[in-house]
Amino acid sequence: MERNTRQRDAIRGAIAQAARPLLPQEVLDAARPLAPGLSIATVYRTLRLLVEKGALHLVVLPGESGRYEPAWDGHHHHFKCWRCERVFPISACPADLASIAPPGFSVERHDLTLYGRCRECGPPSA
Amino acid sequence: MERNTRQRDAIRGAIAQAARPLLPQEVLDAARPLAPGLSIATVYRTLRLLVEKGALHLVVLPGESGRYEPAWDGHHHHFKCWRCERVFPISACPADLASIAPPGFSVERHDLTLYGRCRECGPPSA
DNA sequence: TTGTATGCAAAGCGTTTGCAGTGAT
DNA sequence: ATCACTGCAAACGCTTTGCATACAA
Repeated sequence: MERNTRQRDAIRGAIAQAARPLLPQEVLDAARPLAPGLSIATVYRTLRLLVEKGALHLVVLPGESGRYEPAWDGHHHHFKCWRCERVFPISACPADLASIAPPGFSVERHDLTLYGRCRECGPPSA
Repeated sequence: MERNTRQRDAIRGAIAQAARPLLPQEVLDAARPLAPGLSIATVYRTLRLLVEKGALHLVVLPGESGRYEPAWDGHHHHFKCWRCERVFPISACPADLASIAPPGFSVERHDLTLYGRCRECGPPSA
């Protein structure tokens, strides 16, 4: 059975309060004040546990380490702004993705990331 | 100045003849028959060189090592089979991706990866 | 001849794991 | 009193790098 510890509370809290997906090291930095002595090993173990439990969602952008965010948002995609580097959630989802796979291929899941300029950063330097 | 070697020919050839993006280790396995003694270090050095030259494209999936494919294939997406772990190119591309971004967001590029079962591996535990 | 490219082995780096001690139940 | 959780450090897998040699130019 699963136990409640100071370390896990700190890790959950750090991610819940973050405004963006966090890297393991960032989770450690944010959680340590609440759990002195917290080790990176425990962070990794806990992150994996929470992802398996479905409490966290793993977000990975090409060429970067995985980041962790609360799973409360359900299925969504991400938009990364090239200027401000922020990552935004996109709730919409293309409907016919399965149809672009070759015949005989069964599609069960998909990852989609859009890149461009967010509203605040405006259109690309015309 | 850049030199032509047996090792580089073998590496270029292995990727050119592959029908899918290859992992560094797969490149090594495919190139070794043409370049006996080829080392993984040389594979990595050459792959990086070719990407910087623009001759190769780097394909990165969440949580996995980078794969390499010829750069002349043009825009396409990828399908990863959960059973055989291979990654296949998909030439088709959803047309209306830009429209799912929130108003004010300009979409310039996108990455899409489908996950499921390839034709050879058949449908999920039927 | 010149100096790039190579193979080998060691070093890096982020992540995982073995183990004995800690602490939640 | 259990036994899951933890910290530490070692192990791990992938990638990079240092160095002396090999070889394209």
